[in-house]
Amino acid sequence: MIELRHLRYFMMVAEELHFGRAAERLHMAQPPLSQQIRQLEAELGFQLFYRTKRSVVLTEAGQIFWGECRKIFWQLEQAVRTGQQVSRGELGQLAIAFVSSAAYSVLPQILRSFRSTLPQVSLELHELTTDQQIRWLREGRIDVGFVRPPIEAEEFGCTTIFQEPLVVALPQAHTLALQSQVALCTLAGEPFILFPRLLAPGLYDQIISLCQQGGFSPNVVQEAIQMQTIISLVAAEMGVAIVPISLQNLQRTGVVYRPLVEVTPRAAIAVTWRKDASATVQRFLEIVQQVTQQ
Amino acid sequence: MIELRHLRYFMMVAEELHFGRAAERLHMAQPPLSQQIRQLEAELGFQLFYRTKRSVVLTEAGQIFWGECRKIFWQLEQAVRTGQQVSRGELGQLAIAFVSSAAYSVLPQILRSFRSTLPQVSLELHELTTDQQIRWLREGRIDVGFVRPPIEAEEFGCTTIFQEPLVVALPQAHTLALQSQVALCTLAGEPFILFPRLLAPGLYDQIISLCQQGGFSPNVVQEAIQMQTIISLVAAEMGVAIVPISLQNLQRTGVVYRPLVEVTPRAAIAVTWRKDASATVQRFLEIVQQVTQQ
DNA sequence: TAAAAATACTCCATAGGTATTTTAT
DNA sequence: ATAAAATACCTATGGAGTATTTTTA
Repeated sequence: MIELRHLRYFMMVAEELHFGRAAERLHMAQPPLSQQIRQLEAELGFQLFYRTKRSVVLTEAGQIFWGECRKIFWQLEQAVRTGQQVSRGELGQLAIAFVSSAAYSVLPQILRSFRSTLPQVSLELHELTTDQQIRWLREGRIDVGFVRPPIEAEEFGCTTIFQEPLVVALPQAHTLALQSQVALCTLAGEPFILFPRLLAPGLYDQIISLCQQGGFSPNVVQEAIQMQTIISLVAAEMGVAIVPISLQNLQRTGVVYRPLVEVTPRAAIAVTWRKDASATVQRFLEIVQQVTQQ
Repeated sequence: MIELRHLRYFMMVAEELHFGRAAERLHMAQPPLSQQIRQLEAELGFQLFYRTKRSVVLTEAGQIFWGECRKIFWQLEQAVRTGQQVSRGELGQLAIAFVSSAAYSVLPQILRSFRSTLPQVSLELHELTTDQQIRWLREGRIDVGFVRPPIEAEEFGCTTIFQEPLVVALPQAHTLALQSQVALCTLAGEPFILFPRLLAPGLYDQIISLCQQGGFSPNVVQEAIQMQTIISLVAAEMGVAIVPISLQNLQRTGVVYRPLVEVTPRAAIAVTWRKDASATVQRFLEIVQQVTQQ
């Protein structure tokens, strides 16, 4: 059975064209080297060297075999190298999902940082709602998700990475837009645009209780799934909305953002991941940690 | 040190995902297999399998490494296969030289036969005179030569493979062209076209002694190195020439070939080769033998 | 409790060492 | 005469076997 040992010895003899010197460089005696080469030749079924007692020359077949052996050792190095890279999470792919609002806050910076430290990991991005993300994580379709907590599923790891105040999004023409701050109670009669509770129960409940704190229940005239849509509906003067402040990054003409006079609860974003996470996921989480700690 | 044994074992375990069954298929006991895999993992610096007592699964790095290993074994097979082909002379290159007249007799058939039996040998062809061929053989620039014997060099193998009668090449308009056979003595006064003696002393001397047998010394008016040139000069009515009969295959308008009344010596062609000939040369010589024996 | 991998040890095949011979220059 | 590979024989490492333990589903 051919072993790499045989090929290593052959390469050395082919390089030195002298069994004695080759043996020396291999830190072994000459007779076992001769023996191993003979064994290799027997296994191959052809001569590698023309041996006259005074000189050793590669046969034509030996020359060709030498070239092929170089390729083998190169392949082996490649195999070890890529294996190690994958094991360290430096090479591979990562499927990430995020709620639409995350795209306007922490996500860009995280992705930038990840791409620059682990450029050999290919990313796959999906904009999904929190509950969709939980399903996709369970099905193994994504590795990490950026969600609106809380997450009820115990099977996944989860950490809050970002919190931000809520603001009011108003049509530019709205009378309240003239004020630099808006008091909650002044929104009492306004038509509200909101997302279905199912999409982000935590944030939904925060907004509802905030309104209650202002002494009213919001008059929801329209539901929309994506944040962009909510802002567009505000621009179209369908109503007002209470949204996380990072939505200001989505600059939409016809919409202005105004802080509330009252102290608001803070809308959170969290990372979730499968607990049997790959090394790549670990590395990603480290970078998330690092970016969000600044 | 990683050996192919480790990779073979790894491949089998990766295929079976079960140390017991893998060991069975490898005709060995389970503990040494586990040991070798652990040893491989230690050498590589990363885990290949997630092992829970009840199930064995490849890690991501293991999956990548598996693919790389397949390439390595494919490369190894390739190395052995091509090495064997070269050793049998089925793969490689061959530089062949020939005197111009050989191109009109045996050579085409030999090359056709060789190309069809050993299609993986690439050929390099050179039209050279006999003495040039000897020099090129000595310098290692060609492997085989088709020459006009005799060859004085003892260092090369040489066999006559083909013999043919001589004929007279005449301008079509020549009065002798009216006869179906030409008697030697009728050529006595004719201007002769011949090659320099150095190019093929054997054939040269045969032609000269043939003329002497006819009772005259040829009146050489023009020398030419290549057979095509000699025939062209005959066509141009510069003179007549005595040439091997295979030159008839070079159909040239304005030239006719006529047999001699007298029995002529036979012009020979021989193969020569370096005695330290490669397997490819051996295979070539076998085919030459085979073709010329029919 | 049963199935499967890991551990502990034992053994022997063979890789490698030493001494010597052969052979070509 | 000498350098270098082959041969003969010996040694000992480590790969493989057997018995047992550990672990988890």
